[in-house]
Amino acid sequence: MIAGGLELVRRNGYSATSFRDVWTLTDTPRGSVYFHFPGGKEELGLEVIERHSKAWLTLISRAADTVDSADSFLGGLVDGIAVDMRESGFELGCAVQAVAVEMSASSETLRQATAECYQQWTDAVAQRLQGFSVPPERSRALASATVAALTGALTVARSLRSTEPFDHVADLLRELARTAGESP
Amino acid sequence: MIAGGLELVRRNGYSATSFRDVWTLTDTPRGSVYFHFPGGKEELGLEVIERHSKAWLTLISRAADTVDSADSFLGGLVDGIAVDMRESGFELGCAVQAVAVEMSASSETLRQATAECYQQWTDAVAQRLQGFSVPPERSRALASATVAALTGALTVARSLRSTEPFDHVADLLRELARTAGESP
DNA sequence: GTCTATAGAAGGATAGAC
DNA sequence: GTCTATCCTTCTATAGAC
Repeated sequence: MIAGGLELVRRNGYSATSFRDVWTLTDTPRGSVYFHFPGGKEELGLEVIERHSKAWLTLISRAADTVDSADSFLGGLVDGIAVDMRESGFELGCAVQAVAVEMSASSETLRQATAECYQQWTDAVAQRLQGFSVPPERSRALASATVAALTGALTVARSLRSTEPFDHVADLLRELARTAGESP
Repeated sequence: MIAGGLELVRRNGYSATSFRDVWTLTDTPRGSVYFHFPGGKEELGLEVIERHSKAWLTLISRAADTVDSADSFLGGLVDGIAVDMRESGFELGCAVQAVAVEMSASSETLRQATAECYQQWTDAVAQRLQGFSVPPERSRALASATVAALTGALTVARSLRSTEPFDHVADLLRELARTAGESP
């Protein structure tokens, strides 16, 4: 049911995703919805976010494990997400982003949950960057920009139905990861 | 009414914004809603997107007009949007993004409308970059990444209630705009 | 152009039996 | 844990008078 909710939120956003849709998609007994999710829709949203967050943390780890330089790491991370996007036919977005965009102003609980995701992703990327000998300050800046560019490219690519934004972001991040950070 | 719709979409997203909310906020006579918007909510969405798009095109023009180098242009553009975000108390997002995230999979009309916005913004930034003597290829890549990073930073900053993502993005874009684009 | 009224569907959530 | 039934609210959209 969380998996079904995740897919629906990624596809249609949080507000447009109803319990009815979820139990229809997943063939879940409808009578037990509020047994499993006493907190209602918000609780489902929290679970969905957490699952998506973990998936991305895995993606980050794998991207770092398979390469041996900072630029390959960032480039590969972006490329990997671009591949997922293309494979889904540009149908699926990011659940954390959907909740952040729709609920940041109306639910403090959900807003904080998305903030924690972004924080965790940024920390994970920064830590890996440091593992590739990128200085701490530089790692922090690069990681923050990477997360922002990644989630932004996701939206634009889906709207454009093209991976072009990912490609440019990947190229430029690679370039940035190859420099120490001093101004020319 | 379009202005009211714009604010609500920026605040709560597209799905969660109802005609009722709009006419309540704007004190619009409710009886004439479908007279002014025969296409229903989708038509309101189109108008909202178009208005937001024009506002950003103006922002891009102003950012370019007030400086004399590519790096100041990109840095100033990002900083300007960060200031808006802070001034709104991190309450208002981007309407085009909201519609893109929520409606790309379910309304081809709205998806295309958002795509046109992103295309126009990218073209505008690229053109200004070329005006600052950045090579065409480089301009295109930088513009695409700028739009993606900008919209992504908007989401993350709002969720985090901090302009830090904007600051990092601005710094790194400035850095990229100062180089011709060859690998070190 | 604006009003009231209302249809018709869908959403969130609860109660109580089993 | 799961069922059915149900309440209340909200939403989009239309009809028809003024």
